[in-house]
Amino acid sequence: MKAATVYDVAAHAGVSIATVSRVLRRPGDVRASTRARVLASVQELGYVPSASARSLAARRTGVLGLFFPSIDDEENQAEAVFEQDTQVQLVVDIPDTGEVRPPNLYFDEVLRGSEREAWRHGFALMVGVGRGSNPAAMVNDIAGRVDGMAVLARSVPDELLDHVSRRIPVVLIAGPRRGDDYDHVSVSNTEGMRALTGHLLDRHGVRDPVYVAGPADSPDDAERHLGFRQALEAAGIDPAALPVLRGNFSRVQARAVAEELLAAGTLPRALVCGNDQMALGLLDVFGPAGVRVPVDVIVTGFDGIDAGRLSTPRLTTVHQPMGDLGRAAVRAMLSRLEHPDQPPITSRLPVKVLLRESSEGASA
Amino acid sequence: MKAATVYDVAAHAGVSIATVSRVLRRPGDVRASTRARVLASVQELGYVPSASARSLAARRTGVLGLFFPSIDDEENQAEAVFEQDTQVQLVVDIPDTGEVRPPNLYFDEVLRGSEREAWRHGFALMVGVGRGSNPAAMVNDIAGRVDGMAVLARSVPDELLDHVSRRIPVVLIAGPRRGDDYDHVSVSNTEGMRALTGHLLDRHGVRDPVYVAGPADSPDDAERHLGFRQALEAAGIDPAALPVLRGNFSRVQARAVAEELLAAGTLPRALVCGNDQMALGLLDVFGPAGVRVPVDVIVTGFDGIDAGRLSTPRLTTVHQPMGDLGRAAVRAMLSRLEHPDQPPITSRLPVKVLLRESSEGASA
DNA sequence: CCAGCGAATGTAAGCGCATACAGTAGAGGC
DNA sequence: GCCTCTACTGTATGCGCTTACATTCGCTGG
Repeated sequence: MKAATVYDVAAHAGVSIATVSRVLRRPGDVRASTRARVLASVQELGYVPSASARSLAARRTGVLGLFFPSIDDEENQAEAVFEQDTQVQLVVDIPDTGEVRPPNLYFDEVLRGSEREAWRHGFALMVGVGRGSNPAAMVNDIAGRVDGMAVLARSVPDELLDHVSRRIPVVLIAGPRRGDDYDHVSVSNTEGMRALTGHLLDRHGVRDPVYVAGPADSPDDAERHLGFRQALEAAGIDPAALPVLRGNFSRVQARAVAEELLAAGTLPRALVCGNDQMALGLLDVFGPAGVRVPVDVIVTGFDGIDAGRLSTPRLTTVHQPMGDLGRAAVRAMLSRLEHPDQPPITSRLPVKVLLRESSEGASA
Repeated sequence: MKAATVYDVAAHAGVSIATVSRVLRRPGDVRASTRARVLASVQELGYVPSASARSLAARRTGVLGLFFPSIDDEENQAEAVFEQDTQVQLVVDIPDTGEVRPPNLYFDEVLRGSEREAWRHGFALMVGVGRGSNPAAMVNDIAGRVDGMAVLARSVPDELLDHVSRRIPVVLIAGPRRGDDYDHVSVSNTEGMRALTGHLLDRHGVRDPVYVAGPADSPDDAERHLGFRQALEAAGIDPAALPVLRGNFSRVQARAVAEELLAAGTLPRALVCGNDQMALGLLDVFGPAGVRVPVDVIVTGFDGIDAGRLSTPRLTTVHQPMGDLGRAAVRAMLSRLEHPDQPPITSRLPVKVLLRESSEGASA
């Protein structure tokens, strides 16, 4: 049972292959009666057009690509076993450390936004998540299949990016600038953090906020840290006079930071974290230790992940419109496809500061 | 600047196109020196092979498809606006109802599992999420692009499924049986619920558990309900003697159910819900109403979603291996591609009963 | 020194479709 | 009754690559 082709349908309907093609692409160009005959044949033969052939002939694939880095530990679960002899297992499930499932929900939302926007414009979406081995093969593979490609952060080395960008337009999502030939989409990291910090200074009278930073090589963290410092300067406070804590964006690492703070015995009025994970890590330690948030110390995050909505107290944070990021990336690709020669565009999406109980309630 | 082709590379390297192709597909067949020359040309010209042409010639695309139904309200956010004039917005975020973002994290996990397994086997993955309008076009489109396709639940009408399955193998994920020609992957709904219910009967001495059912047309719920009844019968209890509550799988609907129960003034010893959402809905009402869980009433769910791990009390539930579902689906497709004529296979993945505080702690 | 052979490379024929261009059949105008 | 114009439909080419087959090259054994 080989798959039916245009030739089969044409023969079955008694027309030429051109007519079959027209019925599918530009139905208006075909007389209604023959159109019906062709469609009947399509139905009867179970014909589904080959996208490969179509793409080749039409010189466009109708697919957009999305490439993510992988941050979780997928490698080690690679060989999970399916062949258990038992269908059900009873487990007394003790509360876990919170680190079990790293919420790269971040990606999920970007993905959903992209997927949606792509189909809305008649494009399919192909996803690749970079694995340890060599992203090169995967990126090349994807690049060969799509009309445009969006790449998250710095998941792809520069020269590889250069290489594929000679074939298709490439859009960078939420990463640092890389050359001036690419389109970028990102969020207002600096402005968001500046607004949040400003709120703490102005409304809560905080004078000694301490920044809990992410990895030194994170451009996102750098931008946020910048916003933090700008707010301080605007309030006449010297940022250099305040300590900075290294948190690495991870929850466990943040717990260690919290322990140290407690050991030192001196808490600042506010701890401003570069992301939500670290803020949650602090809460993990403060709660059991009897440190009251926000009475004894204010804690804030950045990202707006779900867990921050479910924590106790709920986390004040800066919400990034992840879904919109994906959608903006798709729009950027489409725009570039339509106007190949327009100058590179960088779009910054607005963020939203969410004031919740980890900062509010301490003041009047 | 047109994209380079094999011809360009061949000319540049002074070889025939066949040699270029070989260098990329079967490097061992080419002398090392010429291989190096060709690769240099590839690099210099920024050559990325066209997957369309390759797929057409090779008669396989190297892509697997995944089709989801859409359960969330994406339609109305379709026209979200990007052009705000403000980059930051300050919002006092009040605790929400919990219904804001329907956790179709279910899909995300299936997707991640599939994506991972696909690339592991050298296949790319293409995703489609069924939108209101017509899934037909999307499914057909995907079917034309892939070597095999997995479809979630009943997201695709039977005749469309028949149509595309004449071109490529189709695997059904977690849905009801549909004809006997498809491969299926699903989880042990019945066994899981039977085990959980049995635990309540045996360990907690429950004699009158009430089942909170999902939609009447949900095959998943039907299987779970069956497991519930089987456990009762095994314990010598007549299921027909006990009431069943309709919950529709939704959290808000479950809250209404809880209100009614409270109004009636009589609570059973245990409420066994067809999914986690409904169990959480019950908790939403019981907590504020002063009903102690699990002391006054035991509540259990099914699915193992994250929110059940973060609720108070934490939810006893049956955890489905979502990621494994996706991976199993991919394996099924690959297996089918390799052995087109093997009889249809149905694989059931094992589940895990997670005993947490919404059921434990009441007994000894 | 030459036949013979394997390795390396070239030649050429599609893969299934879109589409420019050519052709055909009516319908209307004269 | 003939010509013109429009509306369809058919013919033929090529998209960029894989691959069976033919060819050439460089050696080896006789």
